[in-house]
Amino acid sequence: MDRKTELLNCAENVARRRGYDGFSYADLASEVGIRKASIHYHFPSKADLAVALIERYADTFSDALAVIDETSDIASDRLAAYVQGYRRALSGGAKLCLCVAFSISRDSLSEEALAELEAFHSNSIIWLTKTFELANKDGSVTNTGDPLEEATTLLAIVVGAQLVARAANKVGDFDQATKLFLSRLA
Amino acid sequence: MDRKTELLNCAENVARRRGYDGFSYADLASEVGIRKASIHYHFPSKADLAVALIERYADTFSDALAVIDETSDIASDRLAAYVQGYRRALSGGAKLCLCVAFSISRDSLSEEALAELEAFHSNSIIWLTKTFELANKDGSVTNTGDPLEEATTLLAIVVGAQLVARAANKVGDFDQATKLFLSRLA
DNA sequence: TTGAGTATACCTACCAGTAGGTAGATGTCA
DNA sequence: TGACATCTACCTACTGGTAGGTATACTCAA
Repeated sequence: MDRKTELLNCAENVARRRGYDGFSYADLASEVGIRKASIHYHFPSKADLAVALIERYADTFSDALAVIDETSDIASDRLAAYVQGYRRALSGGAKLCLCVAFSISRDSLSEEALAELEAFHSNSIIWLTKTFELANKDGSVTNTGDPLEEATTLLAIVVGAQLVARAANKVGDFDQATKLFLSRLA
Repeated sequence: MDRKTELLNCAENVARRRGYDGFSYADLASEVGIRKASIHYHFPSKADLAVALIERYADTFSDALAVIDETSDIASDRLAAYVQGYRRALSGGAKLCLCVAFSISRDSLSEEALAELEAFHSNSIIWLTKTFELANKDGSVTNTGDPLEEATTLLAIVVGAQLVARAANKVGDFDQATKLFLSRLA
């Protein structure tokens, strides 16, 4: 694995545990095994690193959504996979979605990073709305309302469930908070 | 107002905007108008400040729930007031609930602070469960399921809605994410 | 084929600024 | 007089970032 990727992996891991203000170049340096100054070669400033981090995360996320779409044509399967993805990202209560972790540190982020963050959220909403529209047609989700309202509600549920579970360091809290929604899936 | 309260107010404000790792004693000092060292007189360490902050926040919160209970006997009114409380706490997209903001910084918090945080969440769940039990009786909420499941889901919704709205700095995102739930209230 | 030039990826040593925290003097008021 | 609240002045450790240097490798014209 090349050094840049290694640094991104390490930074993503720690950022999702501690947030943007919760890690330093020194942390990354000691973990990756190079000197602090050398990180500046790959990412001139921490702001650059933040942008690279969000960009890569958004790409990976959108790939994952594409895989979900390929795996099943049924809306309920797709939504279950979506919720499952957030559950996996929680890493047993230790990590958050990168964009959730970065949302708190809004004031420390560059304009560019904030734009990426908003793009990430709106892409999620677009995919979810599309999927709830499908649910209205295929009937695989019980009791569906307006697709956009369902989409924004589900995004809030998974994000909130992750946060509550992170606060208590218990995956069970995520499961509890998503149970009611999952019970609506065929 | 006494200095200690003034410091707590200031710290709460900035902590809810930037998180625990996002503010320093120097920030508080310049805002309150005393020297950094003087803050240590009131709160010997930042960990002490964090605990005091959460304690006061939890007390205020539980008072607010008591007021809601006094104001109406109808479950749907109480739940609407609960959601409205989180909306107000959002301060137009600029702030989060203190406990949400602190959840991200879990790793920087003392054991005592973490315990307070968990107590806060479980108190919320207790109140919400009780209120959804009432809803099952008074029929003021449509289509209610298991009270505990409803409670954890609603907590996730308001927390998640706050976070998404904070990420975009738009209150509208909170409204959008809570709309579907609010439409179930009589 | 060789050597000059250049790019990569790192290093040591440093910078100014800030973090949380401490010691001890000073002012103020019951 | 003494408790309280604040101050000045300082500490060590760490922050993101920079300057300048080095070993290794690739490229390309003489």
